[in-house]
Amino acid sequence: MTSQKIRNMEEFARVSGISRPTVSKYFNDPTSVRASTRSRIEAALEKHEYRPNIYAMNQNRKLTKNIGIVVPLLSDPYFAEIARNLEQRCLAAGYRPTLFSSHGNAALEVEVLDTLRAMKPAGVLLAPLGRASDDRSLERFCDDVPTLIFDSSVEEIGLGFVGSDNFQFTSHITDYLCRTGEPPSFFEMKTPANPNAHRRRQSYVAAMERFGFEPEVISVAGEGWGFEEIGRLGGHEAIQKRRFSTNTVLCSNDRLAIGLLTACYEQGLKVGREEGCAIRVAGQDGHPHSRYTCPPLTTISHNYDAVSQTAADALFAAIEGKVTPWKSIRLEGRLILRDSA
Amino acid sequence: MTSQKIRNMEEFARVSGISRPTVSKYFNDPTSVRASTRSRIEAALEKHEYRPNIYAMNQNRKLTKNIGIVVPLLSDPYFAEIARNLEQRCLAAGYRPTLFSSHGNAALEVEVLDTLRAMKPAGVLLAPLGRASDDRSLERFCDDVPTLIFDSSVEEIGLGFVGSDNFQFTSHITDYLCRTGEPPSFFEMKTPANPNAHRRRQSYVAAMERFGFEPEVISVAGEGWGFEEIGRLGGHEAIQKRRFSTNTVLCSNDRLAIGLLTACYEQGLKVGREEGCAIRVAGQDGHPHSRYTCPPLTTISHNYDAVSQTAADALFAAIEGKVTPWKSIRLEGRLILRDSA
DNA sequence: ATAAAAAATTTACGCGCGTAAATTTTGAGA
DNA sequence: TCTCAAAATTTACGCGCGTAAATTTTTTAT
Repeated sequence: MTSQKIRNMEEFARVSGISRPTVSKYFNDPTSVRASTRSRIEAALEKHEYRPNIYAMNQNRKLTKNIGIVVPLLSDPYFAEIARNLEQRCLAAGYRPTLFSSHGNAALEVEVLDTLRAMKPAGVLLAPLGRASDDRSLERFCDDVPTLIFDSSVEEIGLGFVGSDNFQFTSHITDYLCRTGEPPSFFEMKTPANPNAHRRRQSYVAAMERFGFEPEVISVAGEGWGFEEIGRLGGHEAIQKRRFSTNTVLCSNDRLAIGLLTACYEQGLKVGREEGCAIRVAGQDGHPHSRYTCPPLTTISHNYDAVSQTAADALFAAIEGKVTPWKSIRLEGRLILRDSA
Repeated sequence: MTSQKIRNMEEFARVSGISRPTVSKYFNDPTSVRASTRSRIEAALEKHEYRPNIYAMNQNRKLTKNIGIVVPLLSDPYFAEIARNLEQRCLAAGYRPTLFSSHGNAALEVEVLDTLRAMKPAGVLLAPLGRASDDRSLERFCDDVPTLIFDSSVEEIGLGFVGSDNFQFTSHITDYLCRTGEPPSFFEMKTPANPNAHRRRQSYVAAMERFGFEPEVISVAGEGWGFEEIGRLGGHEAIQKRRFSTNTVLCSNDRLAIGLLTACYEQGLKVGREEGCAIRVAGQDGHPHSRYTCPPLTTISHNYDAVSQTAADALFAAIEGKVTPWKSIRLEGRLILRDSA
């Protein structure tokens, strides 16, 4: 503040009484210079508020400090929440996160990857679109950039995979539903966006068979990422055609369940596990909104913190040179009992 | 694809048979070179897939093609949706948008602004946190970077303001409620996050007085951005203490309304405008989720497309040199009639 | 105290591109 | 065909910083 603006690192080095290469070292890693030097630089930093030019920095560095975070759909609060979580962890670890959304569009996902490649990021945390993804593009991208896949796995691509254990999810909540009432039907999309849905269906079928019940899968039509509307329309049809064979429905995910709740409301079906309720509805994901549906939605929740921490740590480790073989980590979910089931 | 990788613009210029300065001009603005030259460059681009180094580009340019988009809370689907909209428009106009969220935290907002400043963006679309914002920081930022404020206004800062007409919003929906049933109470946060809430309260009071009704404002406690929970807790209290003097409640925003709906459910109050309903609840914003509440929420919706288009166009115009005096544009909302009121 | 190791400095070069000035080429109209 | 403006080229420099190598200074260990 005291003197005029600092134009570049040369000038800043002069006013701080340190040579420019050492100042450069400091900005790349403050701990790489002697403590006394560090405090002198930081003192100068207080007085002159200089910040290195990020473009000049990244131009010559083989590896930037950038980390890309890519999710399929940022307007889905589930992804927004996990993206926020990841972003904070990157910041805390000294990286510069940049957020991208594929907006449910495969062409956009490829564009995002192209943009990302041009940024020469140190690493990328990528939640792929899933079924719609251009797998070849993903694969080539992972060859060029250290990439950790999360949420939805795509073969053995990138550094590894971190996500939730969908088998455990569905198995656990199916168990709960079977023990506390009529066995559930399974409500899902016919052409789900990502492979997690398949795992959940399989797990449902297996769990039902363990109990000696007949699995009943209701697959509703609908393309794209408007899950609530797909659930609502499919719910209307399923209710009218009496396709739920019991009074209990387990949805493949919470957004679908939210749509189904709306359909139930519109059909005059009272949802819940109390006396006088016509139907029990449960979801899966622990969607941020699930607490506020009417009735509040019983669901099995991702362990947001653990997933994002595991994913971020795995990427940081890889960036910092720890080579580990490709690995898939799947974390368990927690059952959240509410009034809907 | 035919030959080996192109390392820089020099090499690319050579293989395309054009001089490097001309190629450079092309990348800055394809229309600035002769059509025949352009097609020769683009032909070479097909065969060699070269992309200029963004860091080297931006280092020397006084103005980058970057545009920053800042919202207070990306996990709120309302902001996610408007951010997505703005992002697409920037892309379509040839800019490189980057998304930031303040995560409801004033310190983070300042950090975001700092990061943004280092990016030397051509312009910024900023939705401030509102009350919590460090106004001095915002002001200094607007002095340095062409910034258009949207959603929530902060004095006469930046290039201008684009948002919704909160007076019209509340006036319109209050009119509707008064004409179709008992006059509404107004349900709001005691210390709202942004100034829009104050305008809405004022507009409610004015509309009620026009009708000759006694305004009744219920201000509930609660800090932060967890509006649903604040609405739910405040709703419980208001219901128990019988603070709603009529059977109709207008909420300051949809997220608050969603929480109130949950409270009503939990209290056994049937919400709706039909026979046998105990209470009517309406929101404001046209939140993406409002269609799927139970009952679906009557609300007045932002004109998302128009707001984002107006905001983006205003920024682009300013970037391209059109100087206009500071201006505030407020767009009208559209009433969405659903079952809740 | 001295030797050895660690850290900082000096010097120097290059990254990939923007951009200005002077020159040459191109293309459209007369 | 000639004229002349527009476009492309040549040449040259600089942006702000990373980084390597050789040297000097400081710190740590003996």
